[in-house]
Amino acid sequence: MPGDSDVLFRILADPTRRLILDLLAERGPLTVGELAGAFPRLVASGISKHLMSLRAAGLVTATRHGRQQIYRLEAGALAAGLTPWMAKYEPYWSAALERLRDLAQEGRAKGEARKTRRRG
Amino acid sequence: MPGDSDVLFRILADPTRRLILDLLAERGPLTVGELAGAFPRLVASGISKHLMSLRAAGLVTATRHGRQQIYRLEAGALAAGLTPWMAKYEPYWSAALERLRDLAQEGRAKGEARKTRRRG
DNA sequence: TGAATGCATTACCGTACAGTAATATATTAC
DNA sequence: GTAATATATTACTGTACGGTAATGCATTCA
Repeated sequence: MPGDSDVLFRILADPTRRLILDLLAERGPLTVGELAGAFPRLVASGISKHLMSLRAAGLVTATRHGRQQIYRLEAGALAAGLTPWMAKYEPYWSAALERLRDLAQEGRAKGEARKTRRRG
Repeated sequence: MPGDSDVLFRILADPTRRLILDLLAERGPLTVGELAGAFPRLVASGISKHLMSLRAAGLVTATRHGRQQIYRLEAGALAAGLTPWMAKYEPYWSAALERLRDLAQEGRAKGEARKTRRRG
């Protein structure tokens, strides 16, 4: 298994794809059009292609609603894919993991204030 | 800040570089030659190039010892770079983080058995 | 001193891949 | 029915980047 998380890291390497995941994380499920709207400098079909690869990797799932497709973050898959890799370094950064909890607290507070989740 | 962790993820995208980090994590500091030895199918200068970019990203540091250069993992930088990104998803996977602790326990136990750390 | 070792640097090449444009397919509106 | 919308798919292109080979530069050994 010399390269188990290869796919995941290749996917995460692209800034556009990471931003797509971010958007789905903070705004909740979105349509392709809504996502494409967040990338004015990119053509819609490009976003669609990214969504395809994200879907293939299991990081997002889609459900049809009429003629639009609603994409939803699968954070579980993200975590599950990253965890084994992270585990190899955990001995070194257990301190940082605690910092993560704090950061997450902040982030959650901030997000709670806006309350922008849609289509919960 | 639309792409703060860009560099880090680009670095981590390459399997060879990830394996270099793995080796430094589990074996401790290593020379270029020792690292290159772990990649029989690659030419030494290629490894050197990877080490340069890892160094530029702050993920490893090097100290001269005679005519060889000893590379050491900077796990702090790795954690520090990854944490802000992870924090955005923490709300979704706090469960997985606990699994991480368990995995780390196993991993530590296994590593402890071999006790292969060098140049501590 | 010269030869050899260890690593870095440069130039070059091949390819994977992000982005675009054009076309296709399905769904809603008219 | 036709037109328009929303997404997917395909073919194409440019380029960034991993890999190699060759060269350079210290450092150690003879």
